[in-house]
Amino acid sequence: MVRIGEAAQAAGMTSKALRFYEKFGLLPAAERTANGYRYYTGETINRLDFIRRGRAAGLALTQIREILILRDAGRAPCTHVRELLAGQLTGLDAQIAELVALRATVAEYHAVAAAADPDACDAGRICSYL
Amino acid sequence: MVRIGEAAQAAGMTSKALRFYEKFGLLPAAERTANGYRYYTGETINRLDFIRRGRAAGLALTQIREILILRDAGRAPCTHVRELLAGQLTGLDAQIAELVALRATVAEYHAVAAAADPDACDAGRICSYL
DNA sequence: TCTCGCCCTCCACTGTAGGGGAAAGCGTTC
DNA sequence: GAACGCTTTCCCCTACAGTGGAGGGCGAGA
Repeated sequence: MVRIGEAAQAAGMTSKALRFYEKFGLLPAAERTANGYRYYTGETINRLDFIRRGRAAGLALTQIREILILRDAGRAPCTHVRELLAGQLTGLDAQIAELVALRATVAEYHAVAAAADPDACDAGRICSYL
Repeated sequence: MVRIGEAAQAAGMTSKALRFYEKFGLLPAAERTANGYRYYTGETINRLDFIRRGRAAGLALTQIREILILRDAGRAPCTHVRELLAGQLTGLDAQIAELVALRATVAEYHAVAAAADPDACDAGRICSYL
């Protein structure tokens, strides 16, 4: 029975984020007190913790939503989560490989630039290092 | 003296991108034929090639613009480029480290999920793997 | 003359995960 | 009764590098 600010703080989020999650479909429409304020129970707090862990694992909100929808439908999301994690690994590996390759390219340019004589700059080109 | 489409194709870009670069300040306002069509000379084509190389090195358009502004002002951008490349390397290393750490986290979750008995799913939690 | 392919400008939109701030209401306290 | 702090809804804005499409014009070939 906590208000939005307390719930947010407990989960290390902002009130804005909680309202956004509700609209996005990660949280059910919150219960309201007589004055219209949202209030949350332990169940929602658990949900917020789950969302935070999912985010920490690099899952997108849409993917977290898929998991929650499965669980809300009474079906164990285990298999789906396993697939998501596997896809996450593949994607991360691809991203890392891309960045490592880019880093090699940039490192090469930088090595050339660092070794070059600053006065030997070819005025006919925009920059000889690139 | 080529039209925008040909210039774009020569540089492996789209006409849309060239207009965008012009508005963004990477290209000077293009010369126009009597009917209002843009036309480009070898100088601009070189500039486009430079932009493409900069992009391939992971530089942002604002950074490429800085280099071009220096060169257009008659000053050799070498030192600035060297600094940009150094910053680029630092940023890439940070990004890679972050992704590698995330990958380790996800790999651990995935290993647990892959080893778990699908029927041993705790219905009281949203997902035991996360 | 009709159509086809380019070209022009201008506006909106893409994806991600919210953030900023306005205008207004509620409850507590001084 | 006035000030505070928290809440509500609503709408716009952010970065990035363009892309998509509407509506209209230019020039060449059949």
